[in-house]
Amino acid sequence: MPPAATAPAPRGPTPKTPRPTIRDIAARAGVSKSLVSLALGGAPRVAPGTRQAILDAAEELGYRRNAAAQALGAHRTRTIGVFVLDLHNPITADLLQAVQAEARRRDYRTIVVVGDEDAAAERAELEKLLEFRVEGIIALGHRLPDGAREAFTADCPAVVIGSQQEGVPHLVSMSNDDVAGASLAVDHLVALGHERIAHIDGGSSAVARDRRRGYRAAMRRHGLAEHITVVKGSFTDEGGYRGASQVLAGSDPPTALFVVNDLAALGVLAAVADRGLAVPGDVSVIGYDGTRMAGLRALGLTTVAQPLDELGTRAAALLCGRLEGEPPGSPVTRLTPTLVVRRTTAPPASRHPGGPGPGRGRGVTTSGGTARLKA
Amino acid sequence: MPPAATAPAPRGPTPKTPRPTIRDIAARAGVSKSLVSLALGGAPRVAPGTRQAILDAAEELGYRRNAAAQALGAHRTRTIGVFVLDLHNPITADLLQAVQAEARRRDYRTIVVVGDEDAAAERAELEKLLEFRVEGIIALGHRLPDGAREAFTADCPAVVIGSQQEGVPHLVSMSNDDVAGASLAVDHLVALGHERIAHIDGGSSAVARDRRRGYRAAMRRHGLAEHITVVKGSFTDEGGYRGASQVLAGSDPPTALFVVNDLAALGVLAAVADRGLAVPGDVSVIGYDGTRMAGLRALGLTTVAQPLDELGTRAAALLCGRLEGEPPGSPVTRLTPTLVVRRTTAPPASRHPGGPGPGRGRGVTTSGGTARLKA
DNA sequence: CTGAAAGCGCTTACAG
DNA sequence: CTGAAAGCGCTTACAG
Repeated sequence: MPPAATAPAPRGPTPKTPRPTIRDIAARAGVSKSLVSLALGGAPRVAPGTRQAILDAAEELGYRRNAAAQALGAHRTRTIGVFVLDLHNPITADLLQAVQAEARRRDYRTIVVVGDEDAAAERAELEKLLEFRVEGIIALGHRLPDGAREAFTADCPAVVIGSQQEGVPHLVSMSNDDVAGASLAVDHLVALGHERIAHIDGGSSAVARDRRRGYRAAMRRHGLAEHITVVKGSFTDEGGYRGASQVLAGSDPPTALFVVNDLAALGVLAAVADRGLAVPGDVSVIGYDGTRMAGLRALGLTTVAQPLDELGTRAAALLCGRLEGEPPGSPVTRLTPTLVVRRTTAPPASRHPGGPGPGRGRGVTTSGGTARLKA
Repeated sequence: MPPAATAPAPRGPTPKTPRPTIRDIAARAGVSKSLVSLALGGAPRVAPGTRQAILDAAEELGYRRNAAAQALGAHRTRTIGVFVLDLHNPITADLLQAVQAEARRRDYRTIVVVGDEDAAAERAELEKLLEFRVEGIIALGHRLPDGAREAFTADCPAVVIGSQQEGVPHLVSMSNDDVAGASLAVDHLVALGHERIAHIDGGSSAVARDRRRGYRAAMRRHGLAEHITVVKGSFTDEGGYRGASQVLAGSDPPTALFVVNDLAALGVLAAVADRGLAVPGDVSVIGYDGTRMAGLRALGLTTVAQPLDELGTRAAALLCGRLEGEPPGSPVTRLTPTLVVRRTTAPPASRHPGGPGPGRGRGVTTSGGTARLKA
């Protein structure tokens, strides 16, 4: 019976009406609690008629399973926890969506928890996941020091998406190949005719380090070692703005900028505009991540795209597989990024007037509106 | 004792080592389970020495409370569920951060769950929250029909942030005043000298409806009823692009566009550029929401800012208050939005050459770089 | 200040 | 195919 809508509003945390339990269902269906549990759980050997009666009774009572009781009784939760480090980073939404979809497909629940600037809060959130006894954790970034990482993964398997992590037991990583991605960016710029290509970097994280390395290696490979210029930046709009302002103010400024991520690239775009320069006429700009934002028509940012959907899906698949007892497999998986050429890259202004057009090498995708080159 | 790191990797969902329970702590500290529970829960009348011994034992054992058992024993979870409808909408991150911070301050846990395009998935996620027996729900948007909404809120109090909801018991809403916000936008444009101001709308949602109403009312108030033009759009980049393309292609196109949200405004910016027009030289554009994205230096979008932080904080405060037994109070709270003037609005090109500068009326904030007007 | 006991709502062998 | 019983890890009156 549904609670009377006209009952005086109750106060405090106690539920209005005691919720029905399997005991109530059992009484109504005239069977034992055990059978109710079996039927609700979809166990095979319950007589069809009995099962239906139980299901009907549950329906009529408005029964809703109590996850806590279930977890306690079954000794497992079938839920995986997702830790999100930076909700403002546009890649988070795509990753999370993919993770959730795959987990659902495999019949695991997910609960997400978000960190913020505060490192202590991050640990508290992770701790919360463990108190809920999630069976595994997927981290969309994190900033735990090595020691703490081990403490957590000792209790439940985890996969971190984004950066590679090696040597931590029960921790696997799922990332794109940042070195190769950086190379894609440099190759594209070089194919367009650029030589003075600078990199606005992201600081000390593993991801930033790999993109920086990839940039350096690619420059050397193209015989452009003398033009290697790494400018301090960050993964934010502000960082990109500052980095670009600085490098563009120097003598003999670069004709192209490879930026550590899309968000920072936005800041770079602004810095370029603020100096009265045109993109891509005077300076080409290329970001990293392949966020939706980069593809927004007002931006048209050329970028190195991570296979976000695949990263999320595979991370979840990997974790669920582990939980089902599949063998661990390789601790690190690295997917291949692709280049998405849009409107912020073009041949440098004052050279190769009849030079090579937009480079479209292997793995190159063009999207996001016509590639109108202002030059 | 920590598990030996060299033990053969266990398989399957069963935890490596049985986690310590309060019973283990009791044994180690030489007291009863009850006392352990009391001490861990911070109960006042436990002898200081005993308490310390218990805490030490817990520490040494690497004890971690089991949320499920706690919930079952205490008949409450002290957790509130947050439902997120659209992770891609930039306002979500700000709102979520504020909600979480306030909940933590009041000693409530939060768990978040995200919906996606699929309406069935949305219900499943909400259902999941209820299975976890969250004590309250905060919804960052939703698309449940009225009936379903009641079914959920009958079980636990909820506050939806964003749109106003009236007449649903136990459901309160926390929103910004969209009508007033739309008016702010129109007033600003009118103060700049615009008359042909069109609105790119957001469709059939309550939020879109209120912003549309506010626009119409403000236009009438300024004696510009004849110029009222509402163009079909949506809350996305694409919607804005299409709407703007359409209205700009007409004869006697508007000199200013008030767009339903920041994301759609980006599309509008692109559409304007694609027609070879300049912003704000030929067309002024103003968005809504006050997202970080709008403030990104590469964009500099003028926008009506919702007090996102306050919305999130107050929603959480309201809900927690309810849970602590505070009286319900008003079912709808509407906060006042403010205007943030940046670089996409300016006086119309061909009139008032020496007209009024950027209007800075009441409640106007200027931010995000110098307000360089291209005109 | 402390302990024994009951109970929360489920699941899962174990017997029929 | 079905039921009685034990147990999961906590909390909370209720007695000392």
